[in-house]
Amino acid sequence: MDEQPRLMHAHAAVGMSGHPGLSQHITDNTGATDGDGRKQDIGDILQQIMTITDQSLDEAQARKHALNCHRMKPALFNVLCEIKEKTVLSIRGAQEEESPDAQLMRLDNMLLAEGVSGPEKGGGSAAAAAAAAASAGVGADNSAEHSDYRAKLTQIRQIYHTELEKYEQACNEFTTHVMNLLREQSRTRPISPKEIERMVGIIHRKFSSIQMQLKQSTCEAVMILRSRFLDARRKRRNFNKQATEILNEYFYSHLSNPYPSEEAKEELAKKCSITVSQVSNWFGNKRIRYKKNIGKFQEEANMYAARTAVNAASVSAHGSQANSPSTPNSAGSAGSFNMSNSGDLFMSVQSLNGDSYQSSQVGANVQSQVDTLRHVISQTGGYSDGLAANQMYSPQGINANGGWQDPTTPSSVTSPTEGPGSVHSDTSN
DNA sequence: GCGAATGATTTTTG
DNA sequence: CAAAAATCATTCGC
Repeated sequence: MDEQPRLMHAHAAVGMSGHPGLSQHITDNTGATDGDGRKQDIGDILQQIMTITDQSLDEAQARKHALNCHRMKPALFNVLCEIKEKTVLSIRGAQEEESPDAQLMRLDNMLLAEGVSGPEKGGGSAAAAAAAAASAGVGADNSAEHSDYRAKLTQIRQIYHTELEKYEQACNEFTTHVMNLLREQSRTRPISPKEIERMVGIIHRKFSSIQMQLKQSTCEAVMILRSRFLDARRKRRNFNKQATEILNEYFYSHLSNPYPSEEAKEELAKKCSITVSQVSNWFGNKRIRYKKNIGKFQEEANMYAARTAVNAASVSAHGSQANSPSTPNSAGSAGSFNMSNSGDLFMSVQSLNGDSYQSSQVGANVQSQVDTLRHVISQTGGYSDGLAANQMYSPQGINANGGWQDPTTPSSVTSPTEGPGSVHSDTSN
C-alpha cells in the first residue's frame, strides 16, 4: 500500500499544471529508489505532453525551431530514418506480386492487335488496318460492310485513350502531391527519400491496377463488337451467281467423288473470289444436301451435266490438247456453242434410263433410286466420248448407306472406275 | 411475314 | 483430323 500516496502525488503534480521544473522538486521530495525514479520520469513526460496544449503556438514554434537547430538533430534524424527503413523493409519484403504483369501484357497485346492501342493516333488509319486484317480475303464488300464496325472501334479507341490519359494525369498529379507532402514532412518527420520512392511505387501500382481494369473492359467491348459485327454467320452474304456456277460445275462434274483436293479448292477459291474454307464449307453443305435429297437436285445435276458435256464436246471437237479439261470455263464457251446439241446429248442419256426416270418421283425411295441410277450409269459407261457421260448426274459413287466411297482419294475425273468395254448393252433392262 | 435456300458453325463420328 | 450431320442465322423470293 505504498503505491497509493505516490500515485496520488503524481496526479497532484499533473493537476498542478505547471512549471517544467516542478518534477525536480517532486523527485527530490520522494527521494525514492531507481524504479521509482523511472516512474517519476514517465510522469514527467506525461506532464510535459499535457502542458503542450497550454502553450501558445508561438512558443511551440520556437521550440520546434530550437529543436531543428540543435546540432545533434541531423544525426538523430538519420538514425530514426534508418530504424524506420529497416522495420518497414522487413515488413514489406515478404510480399511480391508478378501475376498481374503477365495479364497486363496479354491485354496490351490484344489491344495492340485490335488496333485500339496502336502507336498511331489518327483514328482512321488504325481502324482501317484493323478492319482490313479482320476481313482479309473475304472479298470486295468490306469497306461498306465494316464502316459501322470501324466507327464503333474508333469510338472505343477514343474513349480508351481519353480515359487512359485521364488516369495518367490523375496519377501524376497525385504522385507529385504526395511527394511534395512527404518532402515537406520530412523536415519534421523521419522520412527518407527511399520511403518516398516506395510510396510513389505504391501509388503507381494502384493506378496501374485501375488502368488494367480499363484495359480489360476495353478488351471486352472490342470482343463484343467483333462478335456482333464480324461474326460471319450474322453477316452472311450469298455467293454471287458466277461463283455458285463454278462451284456447281465442279461438284456435278466430280459427282462420283466430290472431294476437291487442296489445290483444287485453292483454284476454286481463286476463281470464285472466296476463301478456301468457304469452298470447303460449300462442298460440305452441298454433299450433305445433295445426298439427303437427290431428287431435289436432279434438275440442277442434269443442267450442269449437260453443260459439262457441251464443254467436253467442244474440247474434243477443237482438239484433244487444246484445252485442259480441268478448267471448265463453260460460262462463256458453252453459250456460244450449240445449246440444243447439249439437250440432245442429255436426252439420249435420259432415254437410256427408259421409262423409270422422272425427277418428281424420286425421294420416296432413295435406295431404289440410287440402285437404278447406278445401273443406268453402268449401262452408259460406254457412252460416246466418255468424258462427259459418266460425269452426268451420276451418283454411282454413293453406296448403299448413302455415302461416297473412299472420300479420301483425290478426285480424278478422267479415270472412271468402270471400263467402257466391260458392259454389254442390254438397254432392255 | 413466311418458308425455302444457303453459308457458317458446332457437334458427332470414323 | 477431316468429313458428316445437326444446327444456327441470315438472305431471298413470294
